[in-house]
Amino acid sequence: MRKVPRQERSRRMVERIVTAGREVLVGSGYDAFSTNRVAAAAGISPGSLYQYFPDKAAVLDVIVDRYWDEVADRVAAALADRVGETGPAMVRATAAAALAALETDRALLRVIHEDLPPRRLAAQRRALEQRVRQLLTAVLTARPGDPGRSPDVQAWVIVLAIENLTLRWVLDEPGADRAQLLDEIVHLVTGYVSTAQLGDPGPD
Amino acid sequence: MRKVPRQERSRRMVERIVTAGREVLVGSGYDAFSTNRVAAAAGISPGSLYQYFPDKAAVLDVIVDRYWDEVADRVAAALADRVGETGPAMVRATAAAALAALETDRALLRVIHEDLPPRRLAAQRRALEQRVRQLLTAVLTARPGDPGRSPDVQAWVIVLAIENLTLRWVLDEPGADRAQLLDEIVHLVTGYVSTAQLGDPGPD
DNA sequence: ATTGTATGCGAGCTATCGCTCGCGTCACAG
DNA sequence: CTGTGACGCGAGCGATAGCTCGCATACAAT
Repeated sequence: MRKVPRQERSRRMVERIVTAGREVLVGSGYDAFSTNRVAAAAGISPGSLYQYFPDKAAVLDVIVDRYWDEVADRVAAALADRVGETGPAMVRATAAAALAALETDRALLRVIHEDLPPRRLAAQRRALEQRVRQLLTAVLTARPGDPGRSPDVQAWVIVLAIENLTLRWVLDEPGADRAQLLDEIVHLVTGYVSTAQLGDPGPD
Repeated sequence: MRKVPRQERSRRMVERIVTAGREVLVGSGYDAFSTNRVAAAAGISPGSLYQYFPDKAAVLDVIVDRYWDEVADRVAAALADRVGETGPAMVRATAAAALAALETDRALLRVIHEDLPPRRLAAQRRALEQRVRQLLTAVLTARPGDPGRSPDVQAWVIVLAIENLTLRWVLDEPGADRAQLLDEIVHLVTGYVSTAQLGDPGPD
């Protein structure tokens, strides 16, 4: 922020800019996200925009950060609430929370994940992954597991799998309903952490 | 292509443009990927570039398409070669092929996946996913499985999981070596397809 | 050799876009 | 009421980048 909005009027304007920016982004894509366009959509002048935002990227940052912070908080909270319950319950609740969080603004999620250069979200994605991974590593370490396998790596695998499955499901609306997806995710994770030594293909 | 290069000289130039484009992309990032810059790097003039490419995007398309087509072919070939072997062997071989393919040009992969808007690769990713998914669905359908679960959905889950795990591993060099990763992927998939009804957490 | 065509050049046109700056307006303090 | 700073405006600057066009050169066919 270049200047702190002191009066109520200017604070409302900052909000209008952010809202208009989101509308332009969702309605017309990232290519249309020019400062002039956003200002026009907000019903203000380009000059006014630059009184409170140092540059175009700052506006985008606010939009993306707000969205992703909410997603991250909801997912992390859901997981933290369920630590101590059984593995499947934890997994299901967390995946369900991720789905719900990602679905709250599908259109914005789509633009962010399909139009924007991934760098924009990379840091925040990593941060969320790490938050979840740390909790999960602790849970995995506490349970008796195959001593030859690293809980850190397992947590990394599980977090990435769930993240990408939920993300793609929300964006692509594939041939599986929500309950089915959650079932499969639970299967995936429980099957994974309970498999014996390699070379045991199970009931194959 | 705006014009077909007939003489040897011009065909070499087109190659030089593509090569230079890749160098600019890898060496200086997508922001630096301007037509003038690419032309300069190729030692030709901007006008010459536009004799064979309709626009800037076309140059980028050739670069990206070539890279991804090679990746896709290698992965699909590895999988096709192993259809008929046991599940774990198939999974391991395919994942290993994916790793090897993605690693052949890590720098380009990084730019493509971190700098470029994901739309650029989306269609081709989907195409590869579908190729692999179809083969996998057939394999899953042939084996005796839980009748309540859909092979299509299972294949979708497995393909996405492997794709994203290998991709992220190549890009992030996380705390697991190659063999470990392959072991975990095999665990993940074999555990997944062999889990019984939901609510059976296995040897928990 | 000559002629038609493919090739290649590079200055520069055009359009866009991020951003600024000088000026008018409004709100609040004294 | 009045003055001072916060607020807001919008034309337009400067830079960039995609792309073109008229011309010179190299090649190939006759």
